Amino acid sequence: MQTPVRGSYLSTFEHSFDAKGRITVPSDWRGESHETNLHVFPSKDGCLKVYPESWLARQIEEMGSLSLEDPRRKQIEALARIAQAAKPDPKVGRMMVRENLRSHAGLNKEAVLVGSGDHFEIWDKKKWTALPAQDLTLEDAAAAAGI
Amino acid sequence: MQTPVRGSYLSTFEHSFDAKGRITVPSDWRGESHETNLHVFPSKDGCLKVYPESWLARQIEEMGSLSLEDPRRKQIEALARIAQAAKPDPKVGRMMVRENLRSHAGLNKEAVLVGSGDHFEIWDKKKWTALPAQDLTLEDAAAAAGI
DNA sequence: CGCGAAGTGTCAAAAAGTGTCATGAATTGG
DNA sequence: CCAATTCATGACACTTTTTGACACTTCGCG
Repeated sequence: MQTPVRGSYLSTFEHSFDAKGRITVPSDWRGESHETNLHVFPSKDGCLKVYPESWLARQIEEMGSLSLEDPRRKQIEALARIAQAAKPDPKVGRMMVRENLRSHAGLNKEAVLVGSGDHFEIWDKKKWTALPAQDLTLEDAAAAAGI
Repeated sequence: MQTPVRGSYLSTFEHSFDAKGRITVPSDWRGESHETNLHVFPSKDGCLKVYPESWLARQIEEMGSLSLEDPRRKQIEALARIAQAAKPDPKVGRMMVRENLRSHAGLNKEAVLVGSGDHFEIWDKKKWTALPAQDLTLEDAAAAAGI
């Protein structure tokens, strides 16, 4: 049997960071169907990428069987050191993002949360609106998706 | 913040050694989900590597099945020779690192604790920041591993 | 024994992080 | 169109964490 797809991350939201560096995870991405424990990574694109915990956990479990010199182990170690664990608080669903990650992504108060299927992305609003893909029409997007 | 993946060491922290050579283990790496007994090893990379006690125990167990001349056995014997046991004190979570190990890694007051999945590393801050690949991203880390 | 070195335990203050309430905006359902 | 509900967010109280300071213990040595 196959593991069912846990909740997926769809649509796009604009939320804001509070004074302590927390941001509300959209309620669509919380609750029964979604994992509560998340990992935040800096992305090459200048945003943050947020994956459910199970994604990295799988990799780390594998480490036990890898030798100390295995290049694959080195890769997983690299993932571990840049990952930040985060869990939205149960009452209002805010998650905390550390300063070093926020500054990597140039995040100020206004942010955009972008659903990307198995993960979501956090963009600074300015950066996001400056992206060329921003003015994709629904038709263009549909064409790109081949539907 | 709390610790999602059972017993794994994630993210990177800057902490400092006190006058007696103790350093605070990040609270994320203490508590229920993590082992309290640790082993410190000098690494040839010029840092210290800290593993939970069970890791070395597993290695030693492995020795049982190795012949006396097996080079792998020699490696484990070497590990046992250089290991220092350490246990963060329960009140504030500081662990003591012996002078010979601190000087091996060129450790002064300012240190960086680097989560590496099944273990963590302790680097002198100067050395750490001088290393290349400071702004490693998810894509860099994941690429070579084919994730 | 008394001394010093080395290691350990504890306190308290500041900083950092977390929980919760209340408001107002937005959405849903008659 | 109004009432009921849900959601995001500012504000603020509360807790936890890190760290310097210092007292205390242990051990070896003359």
